[in-house]
Amino acid sequence: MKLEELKLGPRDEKQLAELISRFGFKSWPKEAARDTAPPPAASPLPVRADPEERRYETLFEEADLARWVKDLEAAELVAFDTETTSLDPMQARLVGMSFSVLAGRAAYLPLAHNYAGAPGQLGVERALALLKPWLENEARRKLGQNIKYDQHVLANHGVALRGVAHDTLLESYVLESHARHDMDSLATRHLGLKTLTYDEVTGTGVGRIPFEQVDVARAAAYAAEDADLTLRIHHALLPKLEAAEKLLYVYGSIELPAREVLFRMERDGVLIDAAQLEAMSHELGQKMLELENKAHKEAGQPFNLGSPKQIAEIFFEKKGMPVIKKTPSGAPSTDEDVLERLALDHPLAKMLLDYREISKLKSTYTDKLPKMVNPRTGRVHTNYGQATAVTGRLASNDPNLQNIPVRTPEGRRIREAFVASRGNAIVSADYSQVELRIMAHISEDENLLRAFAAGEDIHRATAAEVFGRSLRDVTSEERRYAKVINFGLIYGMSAFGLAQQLGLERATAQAYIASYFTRYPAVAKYMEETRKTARERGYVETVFGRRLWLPEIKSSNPARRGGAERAAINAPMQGTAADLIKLAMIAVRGWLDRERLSTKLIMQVHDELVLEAPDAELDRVRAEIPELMSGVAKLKVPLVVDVGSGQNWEKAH
DNA sequence: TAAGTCACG
DNA sequence: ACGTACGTGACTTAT
Repeated sequence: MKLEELKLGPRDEKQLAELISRFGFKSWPKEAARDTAPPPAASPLPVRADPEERRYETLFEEADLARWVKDLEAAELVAFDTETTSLDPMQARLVGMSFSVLAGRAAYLPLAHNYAGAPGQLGVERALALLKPWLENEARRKLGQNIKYDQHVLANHGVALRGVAHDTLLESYVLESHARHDMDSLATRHLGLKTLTYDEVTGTGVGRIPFEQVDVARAAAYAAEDADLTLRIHHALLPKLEAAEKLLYVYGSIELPAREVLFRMERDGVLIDAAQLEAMSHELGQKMLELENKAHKEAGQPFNLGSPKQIAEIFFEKKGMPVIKKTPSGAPSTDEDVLERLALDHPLAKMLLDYREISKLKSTYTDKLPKMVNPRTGRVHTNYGQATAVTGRLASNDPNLQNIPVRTPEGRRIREAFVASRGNAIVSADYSQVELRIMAHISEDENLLRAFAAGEDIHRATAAEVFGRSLRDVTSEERRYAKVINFGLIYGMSAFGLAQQLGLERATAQAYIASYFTRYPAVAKYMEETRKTARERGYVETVFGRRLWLPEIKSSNPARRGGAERAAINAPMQGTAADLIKLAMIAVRGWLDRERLSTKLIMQVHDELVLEAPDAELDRVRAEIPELMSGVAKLKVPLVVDVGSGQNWEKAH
């Protein structure tokens, strides 16, 4: 599959038909499904009449595997799963593999089970030698449940998995992003079957054993079932996607190709200057000790500065500071907002604020990141969760590279440790004000569209409208207020929330909101329409048709219902932005491949792409990436992209 | 394991 | 009268 062929609009039927034939989709509905549509017809692919009838084999001999390889080569689509030594995709080694070509029929290939009395097995090397031609053949279509993981495992053994046609994780995510997507949940929801779970096979907690110590017969029952059920779940889910044109687009033209891009980003990793971070850790540790001593002295007693409970005792009981707000459980809050207010009168609160900032940086970043460097590659490899965020965004974990500090000077020193390798530069390209632009596009508010078309500073423009000034008369404080209002709009704010954020009377905040909606009436209409749509259909959509379900939109609990309404307002904007940057990643990766460039995509931070470019490619990359990112969709507003480069991530901003 | 807090967009 | 800005992941403390 060539990535560049997947840049199509959701309603380009001819190209969509082409796409469908490439993915081998079986049918194409005349109309997109409505939410009231009946459940889709049964899968056209073969499913055994009796779902309980299963024929699972365990492959011990080379002849057994050779017979299966023949079937794999001949099959239209093969469900495939790996069993491994670790959940860390970059560390995991193969213990076994399973395959299914037909619902109810599957094989487990034990390779490296290692316990007293374990049966003889083929071994990883011999098995991969036999399987490699199939695994690496783009034309042999494979299916998995979170197959990005299996692709890493195979890559750890020098095998380049090709021909990934489907992933049940992504199918489920596109259909119901809010639901669980683990195998057990999918089997229960879509097949009405109870599965053997990983925990049941390996145990939990201290009793957990590594998969290589799991009895082969038991492992076979588990692993073969996984492959079997993956295929059956696919047969259940793909028709549902095919019945809704836009969902099929999101799945086939956004999520599946993005999956491959994410694999490469994770694999390539990012270079950090571990020594620099370690030196910083030492420095921060010294500062923490100093602040701790100062705070203990000020408090008149030692206490654990990391314990909100102990802080509350000192602050609110011993010192009699006012309780400004409470946590959800009713305890007095000591969060940043509270400490900032208390700091006006109490030096101890300021000390704690300083301590919190430093300890956060140390414990989460400067201590941890150096330990996350992969010894083989010398780089840090995050894992991007592609089915985690309900809105369509990615999530980054182990380590999270999407929350690296940037807002404070001390924090930005951590960004300086994200560096380019010798002869390369870091390039950062981010969408400017993308969610507000999407709000303008969806609401079609003339005033907002005009401001973006004119290239105005959007917060300044908002301030001019809300406060009745000319653009040049807007004060910096008015602009700051307008910026808060703009963020609030994206989050579905209330007058109460705005007042709290700006430290105003609620009535004043309400007046600002009223003024905003007078000047941008189509935005007000959009907000109301979105609430209505959410109530009527139970979901909202992004510009590309990604669906976000809101199970609590009709809740009788006003707090829950209100939360669902705010999520409904936010989701089209956050989700469309997520769609756009995924399309951009696909476009960028396609361009780099076509042009045979060595530049790597190394990070995605929601509205920003970070690349590592050889010096010889830097000029081309700096020129082309913004064009590619801007060009992924033609909205009613320009998509502006800012680009920068430098020796480290901080300098590239 | 839950709660509280805080890093990011 | 009530609760009150969207979406994440990770760390520490306390149970």
